[in-house]
Amino acid sequence: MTIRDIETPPAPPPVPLGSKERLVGAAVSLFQAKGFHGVSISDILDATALPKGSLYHHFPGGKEELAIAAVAFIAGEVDAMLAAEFAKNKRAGAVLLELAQECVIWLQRTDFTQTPLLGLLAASPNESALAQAVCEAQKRWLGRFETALGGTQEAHDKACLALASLEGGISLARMARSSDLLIRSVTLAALHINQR
Amino acid sequence: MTIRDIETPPAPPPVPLGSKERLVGAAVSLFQAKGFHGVSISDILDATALPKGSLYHHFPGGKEELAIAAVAFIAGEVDAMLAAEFAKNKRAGAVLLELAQECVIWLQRTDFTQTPLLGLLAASPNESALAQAVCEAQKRWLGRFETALGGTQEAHDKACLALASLEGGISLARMARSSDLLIRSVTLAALHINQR
DNA sequence: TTGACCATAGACCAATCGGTCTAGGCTTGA
DNA sequence: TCAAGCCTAGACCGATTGGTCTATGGTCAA
Repeated sequence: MTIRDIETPPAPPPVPLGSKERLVGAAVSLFQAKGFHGVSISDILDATALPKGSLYHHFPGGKEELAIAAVAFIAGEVDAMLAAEFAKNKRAGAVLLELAQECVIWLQRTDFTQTPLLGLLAASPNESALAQAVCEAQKRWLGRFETALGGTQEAHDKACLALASLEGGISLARMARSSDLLIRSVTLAALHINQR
Repeated sequence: MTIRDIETPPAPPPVPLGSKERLVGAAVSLFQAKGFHGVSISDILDATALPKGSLYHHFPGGKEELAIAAVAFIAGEVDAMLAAEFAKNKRAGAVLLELAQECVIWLQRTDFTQTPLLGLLAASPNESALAQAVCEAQKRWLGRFETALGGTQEAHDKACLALASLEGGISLARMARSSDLLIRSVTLAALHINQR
């Protein structure tokens, strides 16, 4: 059970999307690259080549509502992947490695500018609806691992370690511009999680 | 070897400081609470009750230079603590738990508004001097664990797991407003690091 | 007492922020 | 052909941003 520092596979071809989807897509990329406060409305408009009116038509709540939509998108994608992997009766450690592998690909493809998962959106206004959305997403992911591991107290602990080593590893890897740190920490964590 | 969800001890009494130290102190608190982009110059001036002229006198480089000073301060504090703990011939796992305990106290004392270590400053402009400062601080901490664990490849891996579980655990704990997630993940990681 | 120097003080600046608002298509079903 | 919706388009707004600049204090050596 290993994780390789593979060459980056090519990005999938883009598909034509409606304005709303394009806004969410750009928001996901930008927020994952610079965090909530690091991205301005005009950054998003520049990226999508859409006028301001469109943004506030689809997201009357403005920047925060768009950010929440971005969080929901990410949360859903990851959750779906976890559900699919666990449905194959894979062990939790293997699923963790699979997810980490995906993150490594993402980091490399974006030259370490984009942070997978929700790490950078953790720097959002405290007590805000956005922070709550991030929190709930992480709880869902945590729950996936926890139930897959048996739902016991020990399972809860292991699930915490899984997600923490992943989020922390991503942060370290991004800073150092090397997937190595992420791979190392997650591999060790997976080893420990799998053993009975 | 456990870590308790203790009651928050009272904060130490403040000492009179010069303007420069007060600026760095406020910068540390604010950046740890809201990240680089989430804090404005006037936030810092409000917190210190100093005029703008003072800030740009002590830090001609402006916001980024001040942020770098804040990072250096945090990095030094943590590094000193690590050095002191390892000097007592403690095992790496125990030191990790000690550091985590300190973080838990910090989180509780600030009602989960402030993020210990450098997690939130990871959301800084890519390729900037600030990002590099954060990166080097984390490398120093990583190095402490690595050498304490013997300097082997295995030591490197374990050091990665230690720091990742800590940073990741802090992020999860802050979002969930509960030290539990941090304690769980770090305890498991420490267990795994200590075993031969 | 004087002048040099460090630090404070805050007015001032262009640029940008998030957000509002009105005007104009474009596509519907009637 | 018309009216009603949805969506685009971007001018416009006050507030705030990071940063510059000059004026003024306060201290100390000469």
